[in-house]
This record gives sequence, structure tokens and C-alpha cells, in this order.
Amino acid sequence: MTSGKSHFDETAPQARFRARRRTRQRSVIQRVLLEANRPLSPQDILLAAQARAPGLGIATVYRTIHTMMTEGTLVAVGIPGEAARYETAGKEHHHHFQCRECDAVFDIQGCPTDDLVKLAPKGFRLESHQVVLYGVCPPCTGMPT
Amino acid sequence: MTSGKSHFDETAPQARFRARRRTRQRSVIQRVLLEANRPLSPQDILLAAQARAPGLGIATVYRTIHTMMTEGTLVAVGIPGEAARYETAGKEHHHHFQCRECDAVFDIQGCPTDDLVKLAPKGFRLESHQVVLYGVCPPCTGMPT
DNA sequence: ATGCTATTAATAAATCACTATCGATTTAGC
DNA sequence: GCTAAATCGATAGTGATTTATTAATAGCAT
Repeated sequence: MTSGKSHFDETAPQARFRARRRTRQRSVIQRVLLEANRPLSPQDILLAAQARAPGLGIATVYRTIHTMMTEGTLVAVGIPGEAARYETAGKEHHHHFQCRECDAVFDIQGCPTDDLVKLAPKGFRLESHQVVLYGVCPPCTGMPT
Repeated sequence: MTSGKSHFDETAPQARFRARRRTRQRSVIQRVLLEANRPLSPQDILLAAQARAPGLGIATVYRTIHTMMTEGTLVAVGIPGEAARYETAGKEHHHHFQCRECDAVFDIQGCPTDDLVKLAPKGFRLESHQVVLYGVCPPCTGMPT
């Protein structure tokens, strides 16, 4: 950076840091992700965001996802054979459940970390792990909400 | 045909046999999968098979994968964010390890099934699960073979 | 308000994994 | 060997997801 004693008024009127604008679209997408409480696919995000910002396009969703991941406020959740879902960063270690019926992904709490760590065979350096449970979510079992 | 009656029509009770030919390509692909001892991607299969059957094409790999899955001798292994790998069917319940360096997937033995089952929240019907460990495999840690 | 420019919607285009097509080749039964 | 058809390799095509392009819009500092 052009550090030193420079403030940013006097010396470089033009070369200020790139402001991140707070647009309606971006706010809506971020709010959708924050309120979802579960990982959303780009399509999920698009649908939910369009309800609050008509006309919002899929490219904006991907752009915002990219921006948020770059700044570290969003993390990708990979599900085998599916498009990635995204959830807000900063949650504590957890895993996921995918419904076979509606394909939605849910957060689940808890993790037998110690038992999983033991599974790594000798010679393999274990760095992380992921658990995905599959089944049917409450709404899809026909349960009342 | 030459004679009036085919040699396998009305008189032959077990008429049609699935004329599954034993071609060089198919044999090679099956052998590659059997000897791999770990799940292979279509590209993995292609590379390994081409060493033994020059000119073998990717379409043949996919064709053979499809054939073997249909007859139940091959199963797909889904890895988050990656193309499916395939391994021979009939192994007992197990999970997988993926190397961050070379992306190879390995089988790992053992599974704390009971502990994983407990993770399913109330109201969720659990049907199956999958565990993927991530890290670095022995060759990629720089270990001698 | 004004001007600069980040951001947007729309859409084209690039990826990617996989499949269909087709003429040429190879296999299996005789 | 011979013949019919299963199979092959090459490649164009498909569908789904993601990224780049572009002209217009709209935050935000002044």
C-alpha cells in the first residue's frame, strides 16, 4: 500500500481506497443469508432476494457471494453431487443434514470429533473433516410445523 | 440367417443372452478399477486404462461405468465440490479421505455410526450418512514410498 | 445537487461433466 | 474364415452452473 504519513485528503484526492457501496441488492442478499440460518444455494438466495428486491439477477447473487467470500463473511458448504451452498461465516464447528425429498440442507449441532480423528490411517495427515447426514426433514415427513 | 430356424428361437428355452462382449477396453477398465483399491474419477480411469489400451476414449470409460453400475458391480462415491468417483461394489460400510494436494480419494475403515446417528435432531428421519476426511496423503507429505 | 465510478441487469460466453451420434472396428457364434 | 451386430474412438452436443461483457443505474464524497 502507499503507506507512510499520508492521510488520504491532501495527497491523493483520487486514489482513495475502494469504497464498498451498500446497495439495496447487496443488503438484501446479505440479509437473506443471515436470516436463513442454514446454507443456501445460489438459486435459493436468488428466490428469497427477489422477493425483497424485484428484478435482482443471478449474476448479482454470484457476484455478492464472491465478494462476501473474499472478505471472509461467507463460507461455502459443499454437498456431494450438488451445487455448493453458502452460509455466514463464524459459526462454530458443525455439520449438515440434507433432505432427500426437498434437497434442503440444515445445520446440525455436535460432532464426535475425537472419534472421527481416529479414523485417519497412519501416514495420513488429517486437517479437517465433514459429515453429511441424509434423510427426511420434518416438513417433508408430513409433520405439522 | 441361412437356415429357416434360428438356433436360438422357439426351440431354445433360454433364448436371449445379453450379448455382452468381452472387449479389450472393457477388461482393462474393469481391471483398473479392481486393482485401484480406492475410488477413481473418470479421468483417473481414463489415464490408467490408456496405459494398457492406447487410444481408449473417455466415452468408453463413461459407457463402462454406466454398464457396471447397472449390473451392480460399481458404486458412485460423491465428494463435495468434485466429480463423482467410482469404486467396486461389495465393500463393507466405510468412508473416505481426500488429499488436498493431489485430490486423490482413499478408503478408510471404521465408522462411529452410533455417534453419528445421535447427531440427527428430533424430527429428522436419518437414513444414511457420509464422512469425508481431508488432509494430506502419505505420498504428498513427502514421505518415502 | 454534481460528478465519479462501483454496482447493476441482461445476456453472452465460458466451463464442466457427461451423453448421443456415427462411421469404423472388433467380437462371438457358426 | 465369415458375418452380423456389439462396441469402439472422435467429437459434437447437452444441460447446468458460473463468469465476463456492456451499457445503464445509483451510492457516496464533495
